[in-house]
Amino acid sequence: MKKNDTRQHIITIGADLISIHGFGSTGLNKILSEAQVPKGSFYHYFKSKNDFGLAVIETYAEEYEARMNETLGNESLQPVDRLRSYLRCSVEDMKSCDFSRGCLIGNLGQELASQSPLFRERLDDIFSDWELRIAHCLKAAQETQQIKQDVDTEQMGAFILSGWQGALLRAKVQRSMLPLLRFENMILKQLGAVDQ
Amino acid sequence: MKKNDTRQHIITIGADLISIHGFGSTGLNKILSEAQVPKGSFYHYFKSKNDFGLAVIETYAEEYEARMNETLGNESLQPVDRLRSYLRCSVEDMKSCDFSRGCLIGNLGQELASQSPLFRERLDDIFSDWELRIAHCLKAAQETQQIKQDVDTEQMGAFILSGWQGALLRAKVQRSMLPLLRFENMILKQLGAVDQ
DNA sequence: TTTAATATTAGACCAGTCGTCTAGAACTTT
DNA sequence: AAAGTTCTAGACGACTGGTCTAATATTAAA
Repeated sequence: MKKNDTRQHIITIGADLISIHGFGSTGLNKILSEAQVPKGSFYHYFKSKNDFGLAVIETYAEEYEARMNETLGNESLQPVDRLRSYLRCSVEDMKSCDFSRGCLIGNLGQELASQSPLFRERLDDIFSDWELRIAHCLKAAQETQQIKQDVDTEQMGAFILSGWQGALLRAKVQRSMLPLLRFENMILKQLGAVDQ
Repeated sequence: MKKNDTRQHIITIGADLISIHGFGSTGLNKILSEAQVPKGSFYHYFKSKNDFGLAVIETYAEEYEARMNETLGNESLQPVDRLRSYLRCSVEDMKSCDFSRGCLIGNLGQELASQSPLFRERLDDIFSDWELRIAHCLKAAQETQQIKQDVDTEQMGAFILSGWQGALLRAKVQRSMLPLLRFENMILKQLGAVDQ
């Protein structure tokens, strides 16, 4: 499919630039010249820049879901190790992009939540889904007695998600992995998951 | 001083618009028309838009420091209540702006950390300062036996700061106070500060 | 093969960006 | 009243932004 090739190519390059510079500050020209796609084509594949932005989010969410399945959903690991591997995965990302990207959903949430209800609602749904996935992993950890029984897994899932977003921000501003490692330690301690 | 009046007025209006729309997406024209200040004046008071941005940060940091002194540093309250009043203060802000603003330093950190070392370093310093202030309050709480003795106050101070930033983001995207209230509950529980 | 329909591209278009610059107005100070 | 400084006015340039129409390339049908 040539069509989807070009479309997907624009999305891939666009997601990269948007992750770094934000949605508003990433011009179509920059994306298209980088992708080597003529400007006229853009409006063949997307209704508008906003429409394109939503497509970028969709693609990112799908890829992220796949990664969550490989980590948080990896049944060959103990539940707590699933959580650990999920967090470590983000840490590796941060390292490999030299603190320039962070989490696309978080970045766009900050930038667009108050500017576009459409974006806000979609991003909110994605966050909610992530919270549930973390909560689900915590539930499993509770069932195997890996963590304390008095933890409210739903609340804690949401707490971990938002806390992690904050830690990513702090790490970016500090250009240091410390906030991420600290977060992992604090959370595991709070869960009562002792290192073995 | 007329000079400082106009300058400060531009900063006030600018801070407001930047909080909502971000630095890159806030045009000088928009700021100046809103502030009813002619463009010519702007470059009398500021070297460039970046220079202006740093001035906005400076002003915000000063005001925020004052607020921290009134809450986290309020010696007429018990240490844990100082922390509580600090968090509640942010919650009120979020309510009163209808989730449109959040924390200017956090917002700019997300947007500018990877784009300008100058901004990044200044924002990092401000965050570090805030972490210390929280840690200091925790230390006081420990000395009055209000919270557990085994809490590493410095680590916890940093953890609370970044977690709170994440909770602000989550609240904004969700248009709900829940993430903020949840964060408060979770932290107080973790500190071992029981409600009385 | 010629025609019709679709998929893709080229680039004009205008509104908006930041920042510059020349004038002149409005204060101060002498 | 004069001189000097501070501040304002807003046109302007060079550029970038997203969008759209008109033309081209490609495919399918007749």
